[in-house]
Amino acid sequence: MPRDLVRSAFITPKLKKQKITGSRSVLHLDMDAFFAQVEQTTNPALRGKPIAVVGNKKRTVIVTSSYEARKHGVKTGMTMGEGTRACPDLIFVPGNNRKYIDTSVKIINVLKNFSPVVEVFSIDEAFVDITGSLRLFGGKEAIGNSIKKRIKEELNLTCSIGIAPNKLIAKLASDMEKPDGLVIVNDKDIPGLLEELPIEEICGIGKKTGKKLRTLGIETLGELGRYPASILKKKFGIIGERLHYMGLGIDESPVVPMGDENPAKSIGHSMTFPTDVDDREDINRYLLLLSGKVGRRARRHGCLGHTVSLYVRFSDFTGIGKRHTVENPVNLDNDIYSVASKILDTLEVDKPVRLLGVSIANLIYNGKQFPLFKNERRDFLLTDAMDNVKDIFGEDAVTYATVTEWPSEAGVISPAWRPNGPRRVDPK
DNA sequence: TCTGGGGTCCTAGGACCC
DNA sequence: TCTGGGGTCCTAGGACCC
Repeated sequence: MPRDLVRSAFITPKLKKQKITGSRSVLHLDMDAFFAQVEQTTNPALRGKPIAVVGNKKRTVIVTSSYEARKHGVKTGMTMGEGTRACPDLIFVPGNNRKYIDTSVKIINVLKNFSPVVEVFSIDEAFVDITGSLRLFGGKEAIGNSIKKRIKEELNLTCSIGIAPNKLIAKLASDMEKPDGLVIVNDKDIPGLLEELPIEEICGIGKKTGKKLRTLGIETLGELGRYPASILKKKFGIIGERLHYMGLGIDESPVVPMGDENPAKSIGHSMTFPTDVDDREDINRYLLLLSGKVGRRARRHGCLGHTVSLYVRFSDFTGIGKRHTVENPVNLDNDIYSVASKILDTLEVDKPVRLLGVSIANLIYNGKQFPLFKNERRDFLLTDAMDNVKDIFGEDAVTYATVTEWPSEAGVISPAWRPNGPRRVDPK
């Protein structure tokens, strides 16, 4: 479960109790300014220039920028205006999702040549357990260099690689000599490495936690490791224990190979509208479409959700989320929509709406089950027919009559995208 | 040319049950 | 007939990651 890594798969106390079979070698690969680099590789006119990859919509944000742009202070998350102010020569390039996905798959295939244990962390990051491959390929450095060489030769892209005894340190290491870096950290180097490193450098400590730790007088990971674990536990709960291990550079979480990931726990879709919407009919149309996006993906994964969530963001950027759990789990567009719509009815919408998000959670994986009751079959069969048309002719081939417009879907792919998605559980 | 989108996990309080 | 206590489910919201 790659996303898990964010908080809990790093340093899982439970796993610590499992038998530990000797020292591991974990490799972390991180593509350098991935989307931007792909654009520069495929369009020579962009090479050496400050560029920023953005969505192809009115309301968008910088998803990635080239190193030339970063030098001027361009950062992920900036608006186009902010980007231009930071770097007047900044070139905006609309993202090309197909290209990034294809490239990502090729990168993963390169990695699979070196070990079967490849965990895809995001569209441009992966972990590889190379413990069993060291002898075959001549050691850590040789493997790191071979992977870099192949990605350069086959895709003309550079990446940064970290190799360490665990995922936590491997990820840290890959970030140390970006771009085009290769950093190997051995067990004995870990304490020295962490001693002076600011706490926010480690994956799992963000702005808020970093600030909280600083109020305790903890600035570096070395200090975090020495700080009494009992106090951390008191202040941070379960996370406190993990923080302690982070400070020590301990992480027993395994590299989870593709196909072994846990099934998804929630499926959602949200969108910011080209302009704020205040007409309830319009809102309902978007709600149906979002419900359809969610339902389609849920059906593909063979799951249904007991809980439907709705998130509304208003024009002033305030927002409210509400969830509702139903007795019979849903994955049909209309069923999701009707729950979401009922939730919306309970909300006070007194400002124009900027974004709507629909998601389902509390998933059960049942595969496709034909409804028992006649009145449920119509919707089931209709949805199934629409799915089949979409399978053949594409996602936009068929939609509902009430839906008159749908903003062009040219947003940049989420960097958290993964090629295999949640594991499909076969119906019994 | 004001602020994208997709996730996971954790917490805290309330409802409800035994 | 001055309010025990454990367990589970649900909801809202926060933090973090890419």
